[in-house]
Amino acid sequence: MSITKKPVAKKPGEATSKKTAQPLSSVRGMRDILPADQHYWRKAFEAAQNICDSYRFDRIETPILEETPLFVRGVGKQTDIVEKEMYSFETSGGDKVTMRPENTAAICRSYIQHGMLNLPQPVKLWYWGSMFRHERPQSGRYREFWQFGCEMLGDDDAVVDAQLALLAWKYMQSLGLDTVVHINSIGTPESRLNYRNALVAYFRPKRNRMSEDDKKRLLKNPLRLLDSKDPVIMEMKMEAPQIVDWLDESSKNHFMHVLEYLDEVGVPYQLDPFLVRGLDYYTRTVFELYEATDDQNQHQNALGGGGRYDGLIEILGGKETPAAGFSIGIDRVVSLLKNRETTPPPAEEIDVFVAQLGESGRKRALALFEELRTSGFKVAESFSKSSIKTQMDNANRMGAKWTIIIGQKEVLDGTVIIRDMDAGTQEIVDAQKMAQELKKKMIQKSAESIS
RNA sequence: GUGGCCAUGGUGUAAUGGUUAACACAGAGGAUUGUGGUUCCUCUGAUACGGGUUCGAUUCCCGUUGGCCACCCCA
Repeated sequence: MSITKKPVAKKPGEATSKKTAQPLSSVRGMRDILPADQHYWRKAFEAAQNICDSYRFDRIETPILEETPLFVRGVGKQTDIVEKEMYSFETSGGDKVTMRPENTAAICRSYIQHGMLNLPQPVKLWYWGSMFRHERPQSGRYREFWQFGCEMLGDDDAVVDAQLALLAWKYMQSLGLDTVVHINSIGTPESRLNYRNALVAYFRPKRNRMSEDDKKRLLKNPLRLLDSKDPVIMEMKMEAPQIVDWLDESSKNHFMHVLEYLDEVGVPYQLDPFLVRGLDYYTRTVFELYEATDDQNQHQNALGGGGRYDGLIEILGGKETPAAGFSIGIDRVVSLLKNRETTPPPAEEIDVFVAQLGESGRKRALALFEELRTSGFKVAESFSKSSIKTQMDNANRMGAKWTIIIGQKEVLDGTVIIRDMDAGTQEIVDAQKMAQELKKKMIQKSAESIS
């Protein structure tokens, strides 16, 4: 809603600049999703909705704000997310809250809070929403970013893990994106602890060749050494112990089953013995989705990831409940969709444009527009313009097939002009018969275009 | 948090240590005040911010902010 000011000629010597307010821009790392991009976002959303409907997942929405301890306990105190990336603050009422950096912990909270353990298990939920992490923005990384995700709570069967990976992969397929699932198992917290010790034992003697950063990681979170891109570490890694060899029997079995199920449904996967994820809650299966490409450099940005988190619900104060899930980075998906499509999306088709002349014409036009809209036409207008030229120009640019013209004369006669925009011909019809006449013309036109 | 590159209208690009910062697209208006596509005309609109060097800075230097990219980490 804006009031257009008539341009006023400036007189010489007149003060030209009142101080204009500093223009504001969006907060760092957060961006507008503009109309021009909505096409892709809608595609991504509808694909998610469709696939979740067909796999019988129910949508859930949780608040953006949660109590800070939810993430501290859920995601893990030692993780980078909690240590330095959360948007946390205290409300005027003294509550410590955080803008969700991810959604799994919140969904578990909701599961507990609403007694979903009384529903048939597993409970299958999906979500779509934005998450917040205070990181330095870069390619494919924003401080507000959108995730689509699925969670299956209340079942520990390997088939659940496989179904989730399948669903995530199918989602990408449905958008025309070829992906590969990188998968690994990190076992139980105990087996992970043993593995961790083995890793430390392996890397410690080589410490003097490591960067400061990596030395720190060796102390704090040795598993993270595994996805270091430092060539020195990459080389050391070749000989490093692999977690598969430290898994307990039951985790090993579980993992084997997951892989068998994936084979069965033809999901392309790649075993990645060094895949560990950055959130503390994962147990057993972990996986990430990458674009299937030969380009090695592509591997910095996962399109999505997930896994099993059997301990999380209990950590959050619920009964011991196994669960698994994944999330997909929609910003990254959309960026792939965009740069894959070479031709811009077609503009929405317009059937009829309503043009008006004079005040009485404009009044009638408003009503005609409503009539056409409610009888199912795709209608457009530029009621705020009074020049017929400008209106015709707009009608043309919007690609309207017909234009209804209503001026003073037509109002008096009870008629409207229907102009065929392709042919440039027009005829006067009874205003009562406008809709019906247009329908006829539409049918004619579509018949012509078929033959 | 660290590093590299960068910053001119809404967008994409020019130019310059010295009058009024140019062009294209987009936007607004117009070329017989009742008719679109082509064409033509007019208008709107920019040197990110703050210091410094200089007679003079949009141009050179420093700082800040922001952007892009990489690291870290993740989606």
